[in-house]
Amino acid sequence: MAGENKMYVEVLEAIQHLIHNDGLKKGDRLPSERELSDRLNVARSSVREALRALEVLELIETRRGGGTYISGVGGRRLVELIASFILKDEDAREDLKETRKIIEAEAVRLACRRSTKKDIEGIEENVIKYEKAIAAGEVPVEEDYTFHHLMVKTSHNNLLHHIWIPLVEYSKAAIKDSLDRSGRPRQALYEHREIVEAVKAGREEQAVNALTQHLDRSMF
Amino acid sequence: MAGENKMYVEVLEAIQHLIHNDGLKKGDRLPSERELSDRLNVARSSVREALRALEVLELIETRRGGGTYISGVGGRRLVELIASFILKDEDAREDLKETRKIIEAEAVRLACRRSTKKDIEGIEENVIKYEKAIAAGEVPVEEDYTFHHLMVKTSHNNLLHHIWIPLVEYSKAAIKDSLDRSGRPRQALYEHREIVEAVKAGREEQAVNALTQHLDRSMF
DNA sequence: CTTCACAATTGGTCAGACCAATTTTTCAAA
DNA sequence: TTTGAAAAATTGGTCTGACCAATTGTGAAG
Repeated sequence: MAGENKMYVEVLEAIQHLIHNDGLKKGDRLPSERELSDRLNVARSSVREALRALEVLELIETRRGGGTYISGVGGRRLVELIASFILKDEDAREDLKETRKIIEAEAVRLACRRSTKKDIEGIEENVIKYEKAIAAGEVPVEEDYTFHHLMVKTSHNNLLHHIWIPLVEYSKAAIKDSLDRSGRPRQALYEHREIVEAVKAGREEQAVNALTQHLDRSMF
Repeated sequence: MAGENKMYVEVLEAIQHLIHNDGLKKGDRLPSERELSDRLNVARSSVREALRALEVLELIETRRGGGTYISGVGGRRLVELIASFILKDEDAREDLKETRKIIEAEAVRLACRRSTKKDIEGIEENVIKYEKAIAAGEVPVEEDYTFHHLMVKTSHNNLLHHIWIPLVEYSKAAIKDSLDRSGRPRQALYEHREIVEAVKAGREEQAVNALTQHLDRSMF
């Protein structure tokens, strides 16, 4: 009926129309694959190709035996995939570090404005775990990651959060190397405390500066 | 062999490995669908689901009868899709605006440090086109987009650039609405000039502030 | 060497079959 | 009537094999 594009694109568009016309929203269920292929007069495989494309963007969620549902906005996998196709050369690595620093610094700035009591509690809990890990002679790799993760979450900007995750995944190895330097975990812990205090007090510039310097010392 | 995820995800990962291991780059050809399904011991339909997901992200390009090729990173259709799914969720929209502002502001900061003569020439050329469009009584939608695009490119951080693209593609409709307000294009042009001068002179704070305010006025 | 027809390759689509997880229905026991 | 477990129907996940359409490769004729 529609055009001469690839079928899965037709299906993609049909689904969009379906969503707009029927006013479907987050959490609502889409017609089954078989029903869609029936309604649109295309093979089920074509419908699936379209749905898979939407799934990889995290725009829909599928449950085996259950059905297909519209989900919130993703964006994570998006950046992740793109990054994996970009990140081959050294230049890209530099870009990655720089980009992470930007994202995280601004996340901390937002955190200063938006942190709730619960956020702060979670972060302070993390700091305590960090201390214990050091006291136990361990390298607090996981705690370190979690600290930064909580901080970005506290920005209460979900998109920013989703962009941040893949950026850091790639430098996780580097984080471990960094923490392996003797004395570094103690220093990092001190810097973490500094950041927490600044965020808690809402002192944006201080928090951002502390974080930026912290990352400069941690990365690479 | 690999895991218990959905097969198409396995294929997705396999392709990524393939790209990294064999050092494939833009323009190179991927193995045929049949060969991939053979090598990975999965049905061709599963391979296709993975390829379609990559295609919708414009990470690959397929030519009927020709083959499948790795392409540069794009993001047109991708964002149209996301946009159509995102419109309902106010929170996500706020996050998007905020995130775009962060990315672009920091990109401009970098641009202040790294702009080349060529960059500046391109941007100034764009400003002239902008003027002409206004003089001709047109709404300079395309020129406006290009201005911001050039600015982010001038950051010489490719990753940042590629993150920025989808964020803005989404709000293109909003850009048009904004420019439709009478008098707005002239004001925007003035602000653009202000930003260019600051970048040219390497005055970071001034450039960042000018851009931030410009976006605040533009995006509403 | 060039040209042109034919075969092989490759992506695009379809149909139908099973499996596995989930949901819905059915119906007998309490 | 209510409850609850078994059975049936639904739904996503995967595979096989077929055919079409566009492109690429090959080889013989000129």
